Amino acid sequence: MEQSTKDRILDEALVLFAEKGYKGTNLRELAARLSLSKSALYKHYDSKEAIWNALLDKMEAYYAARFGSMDHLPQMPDSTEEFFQMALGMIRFTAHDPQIILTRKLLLTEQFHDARVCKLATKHFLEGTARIYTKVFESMMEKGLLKKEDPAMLAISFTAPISAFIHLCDREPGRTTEAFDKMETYIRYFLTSHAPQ
Amino acid sequence: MEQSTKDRILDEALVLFAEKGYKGTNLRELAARLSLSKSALYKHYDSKEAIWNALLDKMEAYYAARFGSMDHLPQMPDSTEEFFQMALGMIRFTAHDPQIILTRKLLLTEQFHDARVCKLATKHFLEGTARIYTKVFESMMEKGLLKKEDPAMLAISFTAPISAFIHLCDREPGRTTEAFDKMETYIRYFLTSHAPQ
DNA sequence: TATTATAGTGACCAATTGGTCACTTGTCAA
DNA sequence: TTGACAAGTGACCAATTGGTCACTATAATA
Repeated sequence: MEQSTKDRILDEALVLFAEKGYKGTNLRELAARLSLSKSALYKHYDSKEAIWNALLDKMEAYYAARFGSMDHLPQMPDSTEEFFQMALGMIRFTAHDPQIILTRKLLLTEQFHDARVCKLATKHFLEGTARIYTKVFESMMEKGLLKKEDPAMLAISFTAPISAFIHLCDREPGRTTEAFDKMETYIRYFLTSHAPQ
Repeated sequence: MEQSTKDRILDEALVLFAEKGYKGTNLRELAARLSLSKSALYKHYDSKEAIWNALLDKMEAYYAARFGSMDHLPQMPDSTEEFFQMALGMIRFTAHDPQIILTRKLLLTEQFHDARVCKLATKHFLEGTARIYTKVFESMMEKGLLKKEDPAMLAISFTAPISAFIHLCDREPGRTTEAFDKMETYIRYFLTSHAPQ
Protein backbone atom coordinates (compact mmCIF):
# COMPACT_ATOMS: atom_id res chain seq x y z
CA MET A 1 0.00 0.00 0.00
CA GLU A 2 0.96 3.60 -0.60
CA GLN A 3 2.63 5.55 2.13
CA SER A 4 0.67 8.64 3.14
CA THR A 5 2.22 12.06 2.67
CA LYS A 6 1.99 12.54 6.41
CA ASP A 7 4.20 9.50 6.94
CA ARG A 8 6.60 10.43 4.15
CA ILE A 9 7.10 13.80 5.78
CA LEU A 10 7.97 12.11 9.06
CA ASP A 11 10.44 9.73 7.41
CA GLU A 12 12.24 12.49 5.58
CA ALA A 13 12.17 14.68 8.69
CA LEU A 14 14.05 11.96 10.55
CA VAL A 15 16.78 12.08 7.91
CA LEU A 16 17.15 15.84 8.09
CA PHE A 17 16.82 16.20 11.85
CA ALA A 18 19.38 13.43 12.33
CA GLU A 19 21.88 14.82 9.84
CA LYS A 20 21.52 18.54 10.51
CA GLY A 21 19.85 18.79 13.90
CA TYR A 22 16.55 20.44 14.72
CA LYS A 23 17.90 23.96 14.38
CA GLY A 24 19.83 23.14 11.24
CA THR A 25 16.82 21.71 9.45
CA ASN A 26 14.73 24.03 7.31
CA LEU A 27 11.30 23.34 5.98
CA ARG A 28 12.07 24.44 2.43
CA GLU A 29 14.63 21.68 2.04
CA LEU A 30 12.35 19.15 3.70
CA ALA A 31 9.57 20.08 1.28
CA ALA A 32 11.90 20.00 -1.71
CA ARG A 33 13.11 16.49 -0.87
CA LEU A 34 9.51 15.34 -0.91
CA SER A 35 8.80 17.25 -4.14
CA LEU A 36 6.32 19.35 -2.25
CA SER A 37 5.92 23.03 -1.72
CA LYS A 38 6.69 24.27 1.74
CA SER A 39 3.11 25.35 2.37
CA ALA A 40 1.91 21.82 1.63
CA LEU A 41 3.67 20.69 4.79
CA TYR A 42 1.33 22.88 6.75
CA LYS A 43 -1.62 20.92 5.44
CA HIS A 44 -0.34 17.96 7.46
CA TYR A 45 1.42 19.53 10.43
CA ASP A 46 0.83 22.85 12.15
CA SER A 47 4.47 23.82 12.51
CA LYS A 48 8.06 22.66 12.43
CA GLU A 49 7.73 21.82 16.09
CA ALA A 50 4.62 19.75 15.38
CA ILE A 51 6.63 17.63 12.91
CA TRP A 52 9.32 17.23 15.52
CA ASN A 53 6.79 16.18 18.15
CA ALA A 54 5.09 13.73 15.84
CA LEU A 55 8.47 12.16 15.12
CA LEU A 56 9.17 11.83 18.83
CA ASP A 57 5.72 10.33 19.36
CA LYS A 58 6.58 7.68 16.81
CA MET A 59 9.94 6.98 18.42
CA GLU A 60 8.42 6.75 21.88
CA ALA A 61 5.85 4.32 20.58
CA TYR A 62 8.63 2.25 19.02
CA TYR A 63 10.62 2.05 22.24
CA ALA A 64 7.54 1.36 24.31
CA ALA A 65 6.78 -1.60 22.04
CA ARG A 66 10.37 -2.78 21.92
CA PHE A 67 11.44 -2.43 25.54
CA GLY A 68 8.11 -2.18 27.29
CA SER A 69 7.15 -5.81 27.18
CA MET A 70 9.14 -9.00 27.36
CA ASP A 71 7.96 -10.09 23.92
CA HIS A 72 10.97 -8.89 21.99
CA LEU A 73 13.55 -10.89 23.87
CA PRO A 74 15.90 -12.83 21.62
CA GLN A 75 15.96 -16.59 21.78
CA MET A 76 17.96 -17.72 24.78
CA PRO A 77 21.20 -19.35 23.53
CA ASP A 78 22.15 -22.90 24.47
CA SER A 79 25.87 -22.52 23.93
CA THR A 80 28.45 -19.78 24.00
CA GLU A 81 28.88 -20.13 20.25
CA GLU A 82 25.17 -19.63 19.81
CA PHE A 83 25.35 -16.54 21.99
CA PHE A 84 28.24 -15.27 19.91
CA GLN A 85 26.27 -15.63 16.69
CA MET A 86 23.12 -14.15 18.14
CA ALA A 87 24.86 -11.14 19.66
CA LEU A 88 26.85 -10.50 16.51
CA GLY A 89 23.71 -10.73 14.42
CA MET A 90 21.88 -8.23 16.58
CA ILE A 91 24.86 -5.89 16.52
CA ARG A 92 25.20 -6.14 12.76
CA PHE A 93 21.56 -5.28 12.30
CA THR A 94 21.62 -2.38 14.72
CA ALA A 95 24.83 -1.01 13.23
CA HIS A 96 23.71 -1.15 9.60
CA ASP A 97 19.98 -0.43 9.57
CA PRO A 98 19.64 3.09 8.12
CA GLN A 99 16.63 4.02 10.21
CA ILE A 100 18.28 2.95 13.45
CA ILE A 101 21.49 4.76 12.55
CA LEU A 102 19.53 7.95 12.03
CA THR A 103 17.67 7.44 15.28
CA ARG A 104 20.93 7.08 17.19
CA LYS A 105 22.31 10.22 15.60
CA LEU A 106 19.20 12.17 16.49
CA LEU A 107 19.19 10.93 20.08
CA LEU A 108 22.86 11.78 20.51
CA THR A 109 22.81 15.22 18.97
CA GLU A 110 19.55 16.44 20.47
CA GLN A 111 19.69 14.83 23.90
CA PHE A 112 20.54 18.12 25.63
CA HIS A 113 18.06 20.26 23.72
CA ASP A 114 14.83 18.35 24.32
CA ALA A 115 13.55 16.66 27.44
CA ARG A 116 11.82 13.84 25.57
CA VAL A 117 14.93 13.04 23.56
CA CYS A 118 16.84 13.00 26.83
CA LYS A 119 14.58 10.30 28.25
CA LEU A 120 14.68 8.29 25.04
CA ALA A 121 18.46 8.49 24.93
CA THR A 122 18.78 6.96 28.38
CA LYS A 123 16.33 4.26 27.40
CA HIS A 124 18.12 3.51 24.14
CA PHE A 125 21.74 3.78 25.20
CA LEU A 126 21.60 2.56 28.77
CA GLU A 127 18.54 0.80 30.04
CA GLY A 128 16.96 -0.81 27.00
CA THR A 129 19.68 -3.09 25.76
CA ALA A 130 21.04 -3.71 29.23
CA ARG A 131 17.66 -5.09 30.29
CA ILE A 132 17.57 -7.51 27.38
CA TYR A 133 21.08 -8.82 28.03
CA THR A 134 20.33 -9.13 31.73
CA LYS A 135 17.68 -11.70 30.84
CA VAL A 136 19.99 -13.45 28.41
CA PHE A 137 22.80 -13.72 30.92
CA GLU A 138 20.44 -14.92 33.67
CA SER A 139 19.43 -17.74 31.41
CA MET A 140 23.00 -18.52 30.43
CA MET A 141 24.08 -18.67 34.07
CA GLU A 142 21.33 -21.17 34.83
CA LYS A 143 22.53 -23.27 31.93
CA GLY A 144 26.09 -23.14 33.24
CA LEU A 145 27.39 -21.19 30.27
CA LEU A 146 28.53 -18.29 32.41
CA LYS A 147 30.00 -17.90 35.87
CA LYS A 148 27.33 -16.82 38.38
CA GLU A 149 27.53 -13.08 38.95
CA ASP A 150 25.13 -10.16 39.11
CA PRO A 151 23.52 -10.43 35.66
CA ALA A 152 22.64 -6.72 35.50
CA MET A 153 26.25 -5.78 36.17
CA LEU A 154 27.38 -8.24 33.57
CA ALA A 155 24.91 -6.83 31.07
CA ILE A 156 26.24 -3.29 31.44
CA SER A 157 29.81 -4.50 31.17
CA PHE A 158 28.96 -6.35 27.96
CA THR A 159 26.72 -3.74 26.45
CA ALA A 160 28.70 -0.56 27.01
CA PRO A 161 31.83 -1.48 25.02
CA ILE A 162 29.72 -2.74 22.12
CA SER A 163 27.80 0.50 22.24
CA ALA A 164 31.03 2.48 22.14
CA PHE A 165 32.13 0.63 19.00
CA ILE A 166 28.79 1.17 17.32
CA HIS A 167 29.15 4.86 18.02
CA LEU A 168 32.49 4.66 16.28
CA CYS A 169 30.82 3.15 13.21
CA ASP A 170 28.26 5.96 13.19
CA ARG A 171 30.92 8.61 13.53
CA GLU A 172 33.55 7.19 11.21
CA PRO A 173 31.92 4.71 8.81
CA GLY A 174 35.32 4.08 7.24
CA ARG A 175 36.34 2.32 10.43
CA THR A 176 33.38 -0.05 10.47
CA THR A 177 35.29 -3.24 9.67
CA GLU A 178 37.95 -2.32 12.21
CA ALA A 179 35.21 -1.76 14.77
CA PHE A 180 33.61 -5.11 13.99
CA ASP A 181 36.93 -6.90 14.31
CA LYS A 182 37.31 -5.40 17.74
CA MET A 183 33.74 -6.24 18.71
CA GLU A 184 34.22 -9.88 17.68
CA THR A 185 37.38 -10.26 19.69
CA TYR A 186 35.71 -8.43 22.54
CA ILE A 187 32.78 -10.84 22.62
CA ARG A 188 35.15 -13.84 22.54
CA TYR A 189 37.19 -12.27 25.31
CA PHE A 190 34.05 -11.57 27.30
CA LEU A 191 32.84 -15.15 27.04
CA THR A 192 36.13 -16.74 28.10
CA SER A 193 36.64 -14.11 30.76
CA HIS A 194 33.28 -14.93 32.38
CA ALA A 195 33.23 -18.64 31.68
CA PRO A 196 32.46 -20.79 34.74
CA GLN A 197 35.69 -21.81 36.54
CA MET B 1 46.43 38.45 35.50
CA GLU B 2 43.45 39.61 33.50
CA GLN B 3 41.94 37.37 30.91
CA SER B 4 41.98 38.89 27.44
CA THR B 5 38.70 39.61 25.69
CA LYS B 6 39.76 37.17 23.00
CA ASP B 7 39.96 34.38 25.58
CA ARG B 8 36.75 35.43 27.32
CA ILE B 9 34.95 35.18 24.01
CA LEU B 10 36.23 31.66 23.54
CA ASP B 11 35.22 30.59 27.04
CA GLU B 12 31.71 31.92 26.67
CA ALA B 13 31.47 30.48 23.15
CA LEU B 14 32.14 27.03 24.60
CA VAL B 15 29.18 27.49 26.94
CA LEU B 16 26.82 28.51 24.18
CA PHE B 17 28.02 26.07 21.55
CA ALA B 18 27.78 23.25 24.09
CA GLU B 19 24.31 24.18 25.33
CA LYS B 20 22.70 25.24 22.07
CA GLY B 21 24.86 23.80 19.32
CA TYR B 22 26.70 25.68 16.59
CA LYS B 23 23.56 26.45 14.64
CA GLY B 24 21.58 27.36 17.72
CA THR B 25 24.15 29.86 18.96
CA ASN B 26 23.75 33.47 17.91
CA LEU B 27 26.35 36.16 18.18
CA ARG B 28 24.08 38.73 19.75
CA GLU B 29 23.57 36.54 22.80
CA LEU B 30 27.24 35.69 22.96
CA ALA B 31 28.12 39.38 22.89
CA ALA B 32 25.46 40.22 25.48
CA ARG B 33 26.79 37.61 27.90
CA LEU B 34 30.19 39.27 27.67
CA SER B 35 28.65 42.75 28.01
CA LEU B 36 29.92 43.56 24.56
CA SER B 37 28.29 44.77 21.42
CA LYS B 38 28.07 42.24 18.65
CA SER B 39 30.37 44.23 16.39
CA ALA B 40 33.06 44.15 19.07
CA LEU B 41 33.33 40.40 18.53
CA TYR B 42 34.48 41.12 14.99
CA LYS B 43 37.45 43.06 16.34
CA HIS B 44 38.77 39.74 17.66
CA TYR B 45 37.45 37.13 15.25
CA ASP B 46 36.52 37.41 11.59
CA SER B 47 33.31 35.43 11.75
CA LYS B 48 31.21 33.02 13.77
CA GLU B 49 33.08 30.20 12.07
CA ALA B 50 36.40 31.74 13.07
CA ILE B 51 35.33 31.62 16.72
CA TRP B 52 34.29 28.01 16.28
CA ASN B 53 37.62 27.13 14.68
CA ALA B 54 39.61 28.91 17.38
CA LEU B 55 37.69 26.94 19.99
CA LEU B 56 38.47 23.67 18.22
CA ASP B 57 42.14 24.69 17.94
CA LYS B 58 42.19 25.11 21.69
CA MET B 59 40.52 21.77 22.26
CA GLU B 60 42.87 19.99 19.89
CA ALA B 61 45.82 21.51 21.68
CA TYR B 62 44.39 20.32 24.99
CA TYR B 63 43.97 16.74 23.80
CA ALA B 64 47.37 16.71 22.14
CA ALA B 65 48.91 17.72 25.46
CA ARG B 66 46.79 15.34 27.51
CA PHE B 67 46.88 12.19 25.39
CA GLY B 68 49.86 12.88 23.14
CA SER B 69 52.60 12.15 25.61
CA MET B 70 52.90 9.69 28.47
CA ASP B 71 53.36 12.52 30.97
CA HIS B 72 49.80 12.69 32.15
CA LEU B 73 49.52 9.10 33.30
CA PRO B 74 48.13 8.72 36.80
CA GLN B 75 50.24 7.20 39.53
CA MET B 76 50.28 3.42 39.15
CA PRO B 77 48.34 1.94 42.08
CA ASP B 78 49.92 -0.62 44.43
CA SER B 79 46.69 -2.18 45.63
CA THR B 80 43.19 -2.68 44.34
CA GLU B 81 41.92 -0.29 47.01
CA GLU B 82 44.35 2.33 45.77
CA PHE B 83 43.11 1.74 42.24
CA PHE B 84 39.54 2.11 43.41
CA GLN B 85 40.27 5.46 45.04
CA MET B 86 42.28 6.72 42.09
CA ALA B 87 39.71 5.73 39.50
CA LEU B 88 36.87 7.15 41.51
CA GLY B 89 38.78 10.39 41.99
CA MET B 90 39.42 10.75 38.28
CA ILE B 91 35.80 9.96 37.50
CA ARG B 92 34.52 12.44 40.05
CA PHE B 93 36.68 15.18 38.58
CA THR B 94 35.74 14.42 35.00
CA ALA B 95 32.06 14.20 35.86
CA HIS B 96 31.89 17.45 37.80
CA ASP B 97 34.34 19.86 36.15
CA PRO B 98 32.14 22.41 34.32
CA GLN B 99 34.56 22.92 31.45
CA ILE B 100 34.90 19.20 30.80
CA ILE B 101 31.14 18.70 30.98
CA LEU B 102 30.67 21.37 28.35
CA THR B 103 33.38 19.84 26.19
CA ARG B 104 31.69 16.45 26.31
CA LYS B 105 28.36 18.00 25.38
CA LEU B 106 29.90 19.82 22.46
CA LEU B 107 31.70 16.72 21.20
CA LEU B 108 28.54 14.63 21.42
CA THR B 109 26.16 17.06 19.81
CA GLU B 110 28.42 18.27 17.01
CA GLN B 111 30.27 15.06 16.17
CA PHE B 112 28.28 14.51 12.96
CA HIS B 113 28.40 18.10 11.78
CA ASP B 114 32.14 18.80 11.84
CA ALA B 115 35.05 16.60 10.81
CA ARG B 116 37.39 17.94 13.48
CA VAL B 117 34.85 17.35 16.22
CA CYS B 118 34.41 13.85 14.88
CA LYS B 119 38.11 13.08 15.32
CA LEU B 120 38.18 14.66 18.77
CA ALA B 121 35.13 12.67 19.83
CA THR B 122 36.81 9.38 19.00
CA LYS B 123 39.92 10.51 20.83
CA HIS B 124 37.97 11.62 23.88
CA PHE B 125 35.39 8.88 24.16
CA LEU B 126 37.25 5.88 22.87
CA GLU B 127 40.99 6.04 22.47
CA GLY B 128 42.17 8.58 25.00
CA THR B 129 40.99 7.14 28.27
CA ALA B 130 41.36 3.55 27.06
CA ARG B 131 45.05 4.17 26.44
CA ILE B 132 45.60 5.48 29.93
CA TYR B 133 43.85 2.54 31.57
CA THR B 134 45.73 0.11 29.36
CA LYS B 135 48.94 1.32 30.98
CA VAL B 136 47.43 1.18 34.44
CA PHE B 137 46.20 -2.38 33.99
CA GLU B 138 49.52 -3.51 32.51
CA SER B 139 51.21 -2.29 35.62
CA MET B 140 48.61 -3.89 37.89
CA MET B 141 48.98 -7.24 36.13
CA GLU B 142 52.71 -7.17 36.67
CA LYS B 143 52.12 -6.49 40.33
CA GLY B 144 49.72 -9.41 40.53
CA LEU B 145 46.70 -7.23 41.29
CA LEU B 146 44.84 -8.40 38.21
CA LYS B 147 44.54 -11.65 36.29
CA LYS B 148 46.73 -11.59 33.18
CA GLU B 149 44.65 -10.74 30.12
CA ASP B 150 44.88 -8.43 27.15
CA PRO B 151 45.22 -5.07 28.92
CA ALA B 152 43.76 -3.09 26.00
CA MET B 153 40.65 -5.28 26.01
CA LEU B 154 40.39 -4.92 29.75
CA ALA B 155 40.72 -1.14 29.45
CA ILE B 156 37.82 -0.88 27.01
CA SER B 157 35.69 -3.15 29.15
CA PHE B 158 36.41 -0.98 32.20
CA THR B 159 36.19 2.38 30.49
CA ALA B 160 33.04 1.99 28.42
CA PRO B 161 30.56 1.37 31.24
CA ILE B 162 32.00 4.22 33.28
CA SER B 163 31.69 6.42 30.24
CA ALA B 164 28.05 5.38 29.82
CA PHE B 165 27.30 6.39 33.40
CA ILE B 166 29.04 9.74 33.00
CA HIS B 167 26.89 10.38 29.95
CA LEU B 168 23.91 9.68 32.17
CA CYS B 169 25.11 12.34 34.62
CA ASP B 170 25.47 14.84 31.78
CA ARG B 171 22.05 14.04 30.43
CA GLU B 172 20.12 13.75 33.67
CA PRO B 173 22.04 15.53 36.44
CA GLY B 174 19.32 14.55 38.89
CA ARG B 175 20.49 10.96 38.60
CA THR B 176 24.11 11.75 39.42
CA THR B 177 24.21 10.07 42.83
CA GLU B 178 22.44 7.04 41.44
CA ALA B 179 25.02 6.90 38.65
CA PHE B 180 27.90 7.16 41.11
CA ASP B 181 26.45 4.40 43.25
CA LYS B 182 26.37 2.19 40.20
CA MET B 183 29.87 3.17 39.16
CA GLU B 184 31.24 2.34 42.59
CA THR B 185 29.64 -1.07 42.64
CA TYR B 186 30.76 -1.56 39.06
CA ILE B 187 34.39 -0.84 39.90
CA ARG B 188 34.24 -3.23 42.88
CA TYR B 189 32.64 -5.85 40.68
CA PHE B 190 35.26 -5.28 38.01
CA LEU B 191 38.14 -5.73 40.44
CA THR B 192 36.84 -8.94 41.99
CA SER B 193 35.78 -10.24 38.60
CA HIS B 194 39.30 -9.85 37.20
CA ALA B 195 41.24 -10.65 40.34
CA PRO B 196 43.97 -13.27 39.88
CA GLN B 197 42.57 -16.75 40.68
C1' DT C 1 -24.86 18.69 -11.04
C1' DA C 2 -23.55 21.34 -7.23
C1' DT C 3 -21.05 21.07 -2.99
C1' DT C 4 -17.62 20.25 0.08
C1' DA C 5 -13.35 18.60 1.98
C1' DT C 6 -8.57 17.58 1.08
C1' DA C 7 -4.07 18.39 -0.96
C1' DG C 8 -1.24 21.45 -3.08
C1' DT C 9 0.83 26.10 -4.98
C1' DG C 10 3.22 30.55 -5.01
C1' DA C 11 3.43 35.05 -3.35
C1' DC C 12 4.12 37.40 0.63
C1' DC C 13 5.33 38.76 5.68
C1' DA C 14 7.95 39.46 9.86
C1' DA C 15 11.56 38.01 12.77
C1' DT C 16 16.15 36.44 13.23
C1' DT C 17 20.83 36.53 12.25
C1' DG C 18 25.65 36.94 10.35
C1' DG C 19 28.14 40.57 8.81
C1' DT C 20 29.64 45.62 7.52
C1' DC C 21 30.70 50.43 8.29
C1' DA C 22 31.34 55.00 9.91
C1' DC C 23 32.29 56.82 14.12
C1' DT C 24 33.99 57.35 19.10
C1' DT C 25 37.13 56.60 22.92
C1' DG C 26 41.24 55.85 25.27
C1' DT C 27 46.10 54.78 25.45
C1' DC C 28 50.75 55.06 24.20
C1' DA C 29 54.67 56.61 21.72
C1' DA C 30 57.09 60.10 18.76
C1' DT D 1 50.55 67.91 21.72
C1' DT D 2 49.53 65.00 18.25
C1' DG D 3 49.12 60.98 15.47
C1' DA D 4 48.23 56.17 15.28
C1' DC D 5 46.28 52.13 16.66
C1' DA D 6 43.38 48.93 19.23
C1' DA D 7 38.80 48.31 21.27
C1' DG D 8 34.13 49.25 21.25
C1' DT D 9 29.36 51.15 19.62
C1' DG D 10 24.99 51.46 17.11
C1' DA D 11 22.77 51.77 12.90
C1' DC D 12 22.14 49.35 8.93
C1' DC D 13 22.03 45.49 5.22
C1' DA D 14 20.89 41.18 2.99
C1' DA D 15 19.86 36.46 3.37
C1' DT D 16 17.43 32.91 5.61
C1' DT D 17 13.51 30.99 7.62
C1' DG D 18 9.03 29.79 9.95
C1' DG D 19 4.55 30.85 8.98
C1' DT D 20 0.13 32.80 6.53
C1' DC D 21 -3.16 33.41 2.88
C1' DA D 22 -5.81 33.52 -1.23
C1' DC D 23 -6.34 30.53 -4.82
C1' DT D 24 -6.52 26.02 -7.72
C1' DA D 25 -7.45 21.21 -8.65
C1' DT D 26 -9.42 16.90 -7.76
C1' DA D 27 -12.28 13.50 -6.03
C1' DA D 28 -16.11 11.96 -3.33
C1' DT D 29 -20.81 12.82 -2.03
C1' DA D 30 -25.55 14.57 -1.34
